[in-house]
Amino acid sequence: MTPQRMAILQFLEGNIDHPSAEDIFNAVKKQYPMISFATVYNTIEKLKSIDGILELNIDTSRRRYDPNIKAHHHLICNSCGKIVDIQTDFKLTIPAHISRTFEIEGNQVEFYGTCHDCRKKKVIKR
Amino acid sequence: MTPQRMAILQFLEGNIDHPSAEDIFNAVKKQYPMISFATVYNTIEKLKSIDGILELNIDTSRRRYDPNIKAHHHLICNSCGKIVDIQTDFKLTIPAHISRTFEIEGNQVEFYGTCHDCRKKKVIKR
DNA sequence: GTTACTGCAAAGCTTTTGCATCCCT
DNA sequence: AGGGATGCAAAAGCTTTGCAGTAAC
Repeated sequence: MTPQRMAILQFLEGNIDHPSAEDIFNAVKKQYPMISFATVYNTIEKLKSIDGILELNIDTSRRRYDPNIKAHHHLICNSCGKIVDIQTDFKLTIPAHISRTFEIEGNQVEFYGTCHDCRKKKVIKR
Repeated sequence: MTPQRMAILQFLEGNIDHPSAEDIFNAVKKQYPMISFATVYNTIEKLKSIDGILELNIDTSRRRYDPNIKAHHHLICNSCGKIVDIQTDFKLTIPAHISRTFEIEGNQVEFYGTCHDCRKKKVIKR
């Protein structure tokens, strides 16, 4: 456990912004200006391997990370891209002919829509 | 409508493999060896803008495309990465305090598990 | 001639890797 | 000394962009 790792962990702890590697890098850089991406990616890799964070599939342009490792879902705003956690547990059943051949271990749901701020602003959907 | 675009459309038509840009490139290359990525990405962009294909958020390492634009969901094998469509329509309701502020327009579900082939092979989960 | 599309190449962005250095036992 | 982590820089992979040439109208 090094100071850089501590700083990364502190930034991630309780973070609900689904940060990217660059977000982590920039945040830790304030405290440790010499931090390198190698360290960030090394630490991410370590955390993933011990199930300390999840790598999210919700942004095609970059990988995002989530310290909330409990199964949960996301609301994604089509206008501003904001991503909000939703902890509801959905009991989803799939057709029997599929579950016979594909053993389901879990599910993840993304809801797409428009967040409160963007509805007020009437931002045009990109 | 150019020959290259025709070839891309033909490759995508009915394709259930969720190909990446490179997959498209390689497929069309057999018929048009001079095809360039610019053309592939241009065509993808056009198709997206007219809702001819969907860009999928199911692979962190590359963008994948799906000519099936009807709302549908995916089964993803944790062992081999195979992605299978599932057309079931899930009626998901979220807590009222959230739906009051976030206007839901749609949802997409990913199921994670182990496919038939991998269960037979007893492949270790990566 | 104008417009749109192609192919090539370069650039951009994100992620990975090689390596020298440093710190801690 | 040896193992592990760091920082730097280069490389790699995917995507975007600039530009000149070409085809269609």
